Amino acid sequence: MTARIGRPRSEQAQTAILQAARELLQEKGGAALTIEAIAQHAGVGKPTIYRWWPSLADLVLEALLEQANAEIPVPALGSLSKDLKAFLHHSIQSITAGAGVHLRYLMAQAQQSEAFRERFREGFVSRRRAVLSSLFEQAAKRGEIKSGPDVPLLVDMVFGAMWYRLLVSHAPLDDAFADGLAGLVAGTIAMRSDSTSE
Amino acid sequence: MTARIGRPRSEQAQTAILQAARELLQEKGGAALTIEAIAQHAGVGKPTIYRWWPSLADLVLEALLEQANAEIPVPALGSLSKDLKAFLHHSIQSITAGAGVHLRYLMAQAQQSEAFRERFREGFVSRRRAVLSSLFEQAAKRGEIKSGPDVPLLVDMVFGAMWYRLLVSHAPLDDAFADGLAGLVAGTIAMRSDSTSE
Amino acid sequence: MTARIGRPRSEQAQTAILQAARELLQEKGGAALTIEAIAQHAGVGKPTIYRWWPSLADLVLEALLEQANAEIPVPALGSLSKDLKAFLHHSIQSITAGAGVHLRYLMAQAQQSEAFRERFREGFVSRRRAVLSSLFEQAAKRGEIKSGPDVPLLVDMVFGAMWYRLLVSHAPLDDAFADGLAGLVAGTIAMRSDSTSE
Amino acid sequence: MTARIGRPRSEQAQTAILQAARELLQEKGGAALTIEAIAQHAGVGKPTIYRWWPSLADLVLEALLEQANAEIPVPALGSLSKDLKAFLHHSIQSITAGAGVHLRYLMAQAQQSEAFRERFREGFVSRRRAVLSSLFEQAAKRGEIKSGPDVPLLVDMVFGAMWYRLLVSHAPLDDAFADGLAGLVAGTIAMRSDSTSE
DNA sequence: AACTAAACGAGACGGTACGTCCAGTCTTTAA
DNA sequence: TTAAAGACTGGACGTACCGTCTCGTTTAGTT
Repeated sequence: MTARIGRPRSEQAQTAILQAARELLQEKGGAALTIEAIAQHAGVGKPTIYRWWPSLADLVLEALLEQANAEIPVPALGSLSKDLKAFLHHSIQSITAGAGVHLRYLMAQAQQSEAFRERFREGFVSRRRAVLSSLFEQAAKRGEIKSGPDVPLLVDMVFGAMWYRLLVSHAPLDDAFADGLAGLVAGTIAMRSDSTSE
Repeated sequence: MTARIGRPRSEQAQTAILQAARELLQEKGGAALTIEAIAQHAGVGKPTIYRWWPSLADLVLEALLEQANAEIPVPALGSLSKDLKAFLHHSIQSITAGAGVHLRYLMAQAQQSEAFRERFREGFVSRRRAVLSSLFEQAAKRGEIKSGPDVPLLVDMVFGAMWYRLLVSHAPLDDAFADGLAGLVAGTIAMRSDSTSE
Repeated sequence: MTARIGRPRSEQAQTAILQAARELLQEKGGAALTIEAIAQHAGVGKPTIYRWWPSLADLVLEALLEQANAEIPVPALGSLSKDLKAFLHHSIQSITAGAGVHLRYLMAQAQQSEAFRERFREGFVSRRRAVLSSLFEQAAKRGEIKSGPDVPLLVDMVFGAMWYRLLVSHAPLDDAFADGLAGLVAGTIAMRSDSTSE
Repeated sequence: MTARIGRPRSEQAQTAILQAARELLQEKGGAALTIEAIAQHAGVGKPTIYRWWPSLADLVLEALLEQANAEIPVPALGSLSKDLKAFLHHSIQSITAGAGVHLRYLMAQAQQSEAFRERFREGFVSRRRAVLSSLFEQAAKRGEIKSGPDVPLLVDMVFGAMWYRLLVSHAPLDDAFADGLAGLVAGTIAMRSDSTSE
C-alpha cells in the first residue's frame, strides 16, 4: 500500500492527453503531433505531459495500447488455416479502422531510439507475437503441422508481411491478402503424406 | 545538350554533402541527422542542400543508392533454395555492414510523407522486389515450384520478415535466419512430387 | 484578541523560511532566489510561503528588517559632522557586511511593483530617513546650521549618494566616502561665521 | 572594409525590435517586457533578438541610448548655479517625459547581473557623470568654487539624489527639487568671500 | 477523550517564458 | 546567371518557476 501524499494525479488530465494524441494523429497526421499541440488540444500544461511520459512516442504507444490492447482475441476454430485467417482478418480490420496511423508512427519512432524500440517491442509487438505463436503451437499439438516448426520464424514471416505492406504501401492490406498469406503459411508447413523428407 | 550559362553546379559540394550525410548517420544516428548539421559538416550553405534535394530523406536515399544500388546481384545457382539463400545472405551482409542504419532511417521517414514513401518505393524497394521476384519466376520456369504461385505475396513474406527483424530488433539478422527463411519459403511452394530433393 | 482555534502558525517554519531566504540571497544571489528554492531549502511547502507573504520581495524585506531594523543607532556626539560620520560609518559597515545584497534586491524589486515600492518605503526607507532627519534637526536646534534648511533634500543627497554608489558600483562604499560625504554636507550648511574651520 | 557575404543584418528588424521594446515598456510596464512579447510585437523571431543582444536589459539599454544619448546638452550660462539648474531641469524633464520607466528598469536589471551593471555604467551612467563633472570643473576654472573640490563626490550627491527620488518615489521629481538641489550644491562649495550672492 | 479546524509537507495542476535548435526562405556577394 | 553562404521569420523543443489546488498529516484548542 503506497498511499502517497500530495495532490493525486489527475485522471481527467491523463485521459484528455491520450484522447488529444489520438485525435491529432488521426486528423492531422504524425507531422502535426507535437507536445505543444497535444497540450493545447487537451487543455493541459506541457509539463504535465513531460511529467508522465518520457517521450511523445511513449505517449502514443500508451494511447494505442489503451484502445488496442484490451483484448487480442485468440481464435480457436479447429484448423490452423482458419485460425490464421481469423487472426489476420481481425488484425487487418483493426489497422484499416484506424490503428494503422498509430502503427506507422510508432514504428517510425522506434527507429530513432533504441530505448523506445525496446519499450515498443515489449509493450506491443511481443504480445501479438505470443498470440500468433500460440496458434502455431496449438496446431502442432493437434498434429496438424510438421514437428519442430521454427515458430519464431513463422511469426516473422506473417507479421513481417503485414508490417511490410503497411509500411511500404505497395499493395493493399485487405482480406485477400490475409487469405493468401494464411493459406500459404498453413500450406507450407502442413503435414503431407510424402513430406517426411526435408 | 544544354550547355547552360552561369556558375556550374559544384560537384565537390554535392559529394561532400552526401558524404557528410553518410558519416553523420553512421556516427551519430538518425536523430542527429539535420540539414543544419550536414551543411556545417560538409562546409556548405543550407540553401545548397535545399536546392538539390526536396527533403532530407531524399538526400539519404540518394546517399544509400549511390553505394548500394550499383549492383544487386542476381544469383543463378540452379535451385530456388540456393538462390534464395545466396540472395538473403548478400542482403543481410549489406545490412549489417552498414546499410541497416540507412534503411531504418528511410523507412521511418517514409512513414511521415506519402510522397517520399512513393519515391522510396520506386527508387529502392521496387528494384529489390523485382530481383527477388525473378528468382521465383525462374524457379517456376524450371518447374521447381507449384504452378501459379502468388509471387508478390512470396516476396512480401521474404522481405517482410527481413524488414521486420531489422525494424523491431527482436532477433538477430544473421545467416541462420537467412537459411531458415529460405528453406521454409522454398519448401513451402515446392512441387509435391519432387519435394524430396533439397 | 481573537484566540482562534486550529493549529497555530508554526514559528519554526517561519524562521526556517526567512533563514533560507537570507542564505540563498547571500550565497547564490538574487537570481537564484525563487519561492521554489526557498521552500526546498527550508523544508517547507510552497503554500506555506504564499500563505504568509504576498510576494518574494516582501519576504526578503522582512528577512532584512528582522536583522537590520532591531535598532538604528542615533549618534549624538555634539556636532553634525561627527554625527553624520558616525551614522554613515555604521550604515556602510552594515551594507558591506552583508545587507548590501538585500538592499540591491529590494530596490530592484521595488521598481517592478508600485505596491511593494510603497511597503519598502514605509517599512525601511522612511525609518532611516527619520533618523537622518533628526540629526539635521538637532543640529539646527543647536544653531549649528543655517536657519530653515531643506532637511528632506539634505536627506536625499546623503542617502542618494549612498544608494547610488551601491547600485551603480562605480566606486567603493568605504569610510573615505562616508567622511567626504559627511564633511561636504556638514560644511555646506554650516553657519558662515564659524565655517572657516573644518 | 569588411564587405562580408551573406544576407546582411536587417536594419528594419532592429528598429522594429527597439521600437517594440520602448512601446511595451511604456504601455505595459517592466513586468510585461519579455523577449517573447517583443518578438511578437515586432513581428520578429526570438532568435533574431538573441542574436544581437546578450540580454533583455541590454536591449532596453540600447533602446534608451538611441533616444536619449543623441546629445546631452552641456549648459554654459556663466555660473555654476545656473548651469546646474539647467542641467537638472533638462534631466528631470527627460525622466518625467518617459525615460523614467527605462531608468527604473535598467537600474533594477543592473542589480541582477554584475556584467550588465558594468555595461550600464559604461554606456549610460559614465557619460552623464562626465557632463556633470565638466560643469564643476569649469566652475573651478572660473574660480567660482573652492579649490580642489571632490568632483566625483559632488556628482554622486547630485545624481544620487535624483536617482533616489526616482527609485524610491517618496517625493516628486520636479523643478522645485532641481532648484533646491542646485542651490544647495552650488552654495555648498562656493567661495566664501562672494558666497553672499545667489 | 473525542472532536474540530487550521496550518502543515508534499506535490500535481494549468500556465508563461525561457533560451535553443532547426526548418525553410531571403538577400547579398562570389564565381 | 547560378552557386554559395549568412541572416532572416517562425515553430517547437524541453525546462524552470509561477501561483493555485488538493491531498493526507499534525497540532492545538473546544467540547
